[in-house]
Amino acid sequence: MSRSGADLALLLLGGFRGLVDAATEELARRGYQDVRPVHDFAMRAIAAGADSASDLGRNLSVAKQSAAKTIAVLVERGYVIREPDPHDARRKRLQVTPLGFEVMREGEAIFDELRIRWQRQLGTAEFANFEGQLAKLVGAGSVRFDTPGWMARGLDGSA
Amino acid sequence: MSRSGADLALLLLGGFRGLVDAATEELARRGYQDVRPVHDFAMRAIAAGADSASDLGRNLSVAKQSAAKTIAVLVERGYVIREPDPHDARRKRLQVTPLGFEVMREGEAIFDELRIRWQRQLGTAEFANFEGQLAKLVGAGSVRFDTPGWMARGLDGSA
DNA sequence: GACGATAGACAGCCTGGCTGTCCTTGTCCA
DNA sequence: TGGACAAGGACAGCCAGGCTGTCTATCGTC
Repeated sequence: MSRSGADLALLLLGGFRGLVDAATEELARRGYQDVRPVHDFAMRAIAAGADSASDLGRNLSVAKQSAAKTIAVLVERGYVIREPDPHDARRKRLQVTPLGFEVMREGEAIFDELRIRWQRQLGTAEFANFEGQLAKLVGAGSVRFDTPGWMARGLDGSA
Repeated sequence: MSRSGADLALLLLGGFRGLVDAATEELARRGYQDVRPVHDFAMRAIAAGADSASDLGRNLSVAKQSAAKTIAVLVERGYVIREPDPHDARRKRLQVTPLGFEVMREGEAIFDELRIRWQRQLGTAEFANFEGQLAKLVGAGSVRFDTPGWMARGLDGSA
């Protein structure tokens, strides 16, 4: 097989984009037109415990200022609320609102459907194998979220 | 396995980023510090025949104006030259310079090394299988290059 | 009590997308 | 042959998301 390393990278990108593009479209069709994948991922991280801007930044591997921008959008749209932390006056605790959870559930469902579609394409056993290998190769490490950024500028330390 | 569809997407993104980040770093170490993956991909497309801004845009699935910006950078850095097309006065023909090819060769080599590293991790046969499945799932379709953009805004028609 | 670390916010900047508009040049058909 | 329409390229203007640097308030620790 004369496939090159660059092709491999493109396939991975293509796969990601395919999934995410489809999910975004479907989410819009279901009425959540102002939600972008990055918002979904951020809410997920917040719900999982990254309840401050700095935390979120670390979690998503972006600068805290970038995280703060995303948070501002989420707050503005009612997906997240920001309230003072009773134990630390410096912090503003983040919480996903019911509406936010609604979007997350919807997004999760869509992604799962897409995954099942892939599963059917390969067959269950093959797919499980594929997914396991992918996980093995990529590792459970954190994933950065930007891209034009990183693509154009390279990666710098964050936060 | 309780892996979710969103995880799958993140694994793909993680894989892509892992490869590309490593490649960019290595390229910088070898002295090409102003080259970004997007430039490499663009040159590849140009060398493969996308010899005008509009072509390149279609090929990379970005608007021709975006392609034009990238081209401007490549020209400025001496990786690509732009000359009038003798057969069509509207077009400016693009050509990769020797320096550009040098970078491409270097990038290709790095990507290949990374691919071989993955190959070792899974074993040759397993890896071939993995790659084949990935290709099958993603399809040979074109891959868009942007990301923060598309991640934040979704995708619109291009060119 | 003082110093260093951390959270958050402001300002400013960059890159890379996109759109719209305009002009030039080709093409194709009446 | 002329006119309509398509296509290439370039300009201007806008947006999102990242980053850095700087500042203040607050915590924690010595």
